[in-house]
Amino acid sequence: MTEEKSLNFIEEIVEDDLEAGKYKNIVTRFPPEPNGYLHMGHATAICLNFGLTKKYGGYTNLRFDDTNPTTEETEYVESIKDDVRWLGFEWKNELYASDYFDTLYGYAVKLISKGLAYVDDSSSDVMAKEKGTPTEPGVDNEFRKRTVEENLRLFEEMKAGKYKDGERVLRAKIDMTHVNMLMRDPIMYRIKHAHHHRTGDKWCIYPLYDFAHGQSDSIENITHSICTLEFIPHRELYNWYIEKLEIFPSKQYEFARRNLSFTVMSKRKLLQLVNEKFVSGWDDPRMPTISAYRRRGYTAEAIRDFCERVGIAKRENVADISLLEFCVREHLNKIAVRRMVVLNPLKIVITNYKDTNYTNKANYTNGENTNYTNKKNGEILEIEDNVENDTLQTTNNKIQTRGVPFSNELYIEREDFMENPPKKYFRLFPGGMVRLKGAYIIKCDEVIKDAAGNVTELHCTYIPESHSGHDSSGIKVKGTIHWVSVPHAETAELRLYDRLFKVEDPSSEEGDFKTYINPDSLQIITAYIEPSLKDALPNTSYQFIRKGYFYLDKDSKPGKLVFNRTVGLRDSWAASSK
RNA sequence: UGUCCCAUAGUAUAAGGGUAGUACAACAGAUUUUGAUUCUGUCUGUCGAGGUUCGAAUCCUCGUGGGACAACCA
Repeated sequence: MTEEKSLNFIEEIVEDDLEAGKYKNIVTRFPPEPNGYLHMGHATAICLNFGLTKKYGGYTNLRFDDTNPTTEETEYVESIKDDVRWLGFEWKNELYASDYFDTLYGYAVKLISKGLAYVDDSSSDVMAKEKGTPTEPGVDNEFRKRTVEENLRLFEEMKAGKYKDGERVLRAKIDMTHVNMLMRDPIMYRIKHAHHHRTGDKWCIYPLYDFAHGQSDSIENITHSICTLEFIPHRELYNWYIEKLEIFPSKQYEFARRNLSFTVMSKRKLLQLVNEKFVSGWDDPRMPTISAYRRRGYTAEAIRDFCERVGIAKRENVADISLLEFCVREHLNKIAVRRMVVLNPLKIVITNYKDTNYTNKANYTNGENTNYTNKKNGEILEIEDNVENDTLQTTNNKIQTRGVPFSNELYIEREDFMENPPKKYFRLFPGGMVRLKGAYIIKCDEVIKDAAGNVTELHCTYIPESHSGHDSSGIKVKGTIHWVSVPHAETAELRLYDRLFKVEDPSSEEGDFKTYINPDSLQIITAYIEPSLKDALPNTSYQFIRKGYFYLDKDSKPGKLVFNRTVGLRDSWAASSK
């Protein structure tokens, strides 16, 4: 049982630190900025940060990086909390960078006092010029020479609201010629007379990311501060502040952000899709956000499994969306309730089916004894549910069944009939036989067409001895198709989703990423559902047999059911016949 | 013409000087009252050139390719 699961590079760092006795327990944090909804990229970071402390002991804080009052909103805070909880993780402390504004202010005063920070009156244009470029060094300006006393007074006045937005900033005094541009006297505080979602109007100066993030990590004794690759150049500054402030030395480690094929994964771009109405909102089921996946019927297990399987590294990447789909199918196959639904109906009449009495009085709804079907023609068939799912089986270890009404008029899937079938087609065709799932074998005798030559109806005969479960007919058929009894059918709206973009990596294509949006990413149809689905439950995954996994949408109302297709089934026939 | 990061099958990720492995995808077959599931098999890979070494995906050098860095964003 010594299954050596290989570690990712961050786990290796953690194990080394633990082994060296550097820490007793590790502390991580998940630090979203509340300016958008969480997406699959965040899910990776969440699984990493929370997964690490779960595995190695310690805890993870949820910390909102709310240092920019003009873009951040409480709505986002709530959605982020929902998403993290739904993914199955618990944070130790709910914290905000804004909780530390007083401490941060004190830190700034300390740096000023040490001669390591100064107030600069330059305009942003001038500052940008003085900063140089990646290949040319920057130059000092006159304000850099200000005395500690003057800096202290000016910074105090900035805080007191004496100056307008943009009039002055506080900068660290490091080195204007440093090769790392972030070390060329980075701005620590800017003036923004803006209302903050938590501190209200208490402050008119706000720290920037670099003068908030590392310090917040340090205040919380974060041992491993994990972020994405683009923060690599920030690490030097991160360490500089910690060193000069003489505070707890949190360490920053960087991994490559997770991208997904056929979608975009930046909050800026996702916000555009929302604002410009390409989607109905952040949780439109076509979005790669966690709330969208939840609404669509993905499970937290599947998403965690996906994050686990792709792993993490420092190489830029685009993970294959089909792996995510594999993960969700794998989970749903085990838990989803099986039902029959016809998406695109073709009516068939079973000409020799005369039974007008019930041979079986079992009810077919979810436990309620209803006489709903008793007024109609047919019989009730017991059809087994999900054979994969232990919890759906009864105590006698028998597979749970449900009653499904059968009659002489049925809907089958239009694509399950072909007048001129190709070679290995084993569904219905003129003179051909097929099994109706859980019912009888039927034979197609006659094809009825309208004036235009379209097939409108099929006349079939059934084999009475072929009753599912006790078939004595001796007939073997290759195909089994699903069906719904016409007089008993109910209807529901089905929302079928396809990938949001036509290309694998929209961000790397020429021009505006929005030109690659797939115009057919949403298809809405009305389907015929077996009657038990009238009582479909929310938060429950259904497999519409042979058609895919479906999940009740939040737009669903009693009498007006709306299902999202979570993901289709693998379809090797469709794949091979193309 | 700077500094930093990265480079393993189509994709993602292992192998930490000693047989290049796993998953997804693709393909082929078996089973199947879901053309699903399950099972079996096949295919494809170390960016290049040098060097160190008995031995290099791994260490070194130089290339090549990709990415990051000049927001009072995070």
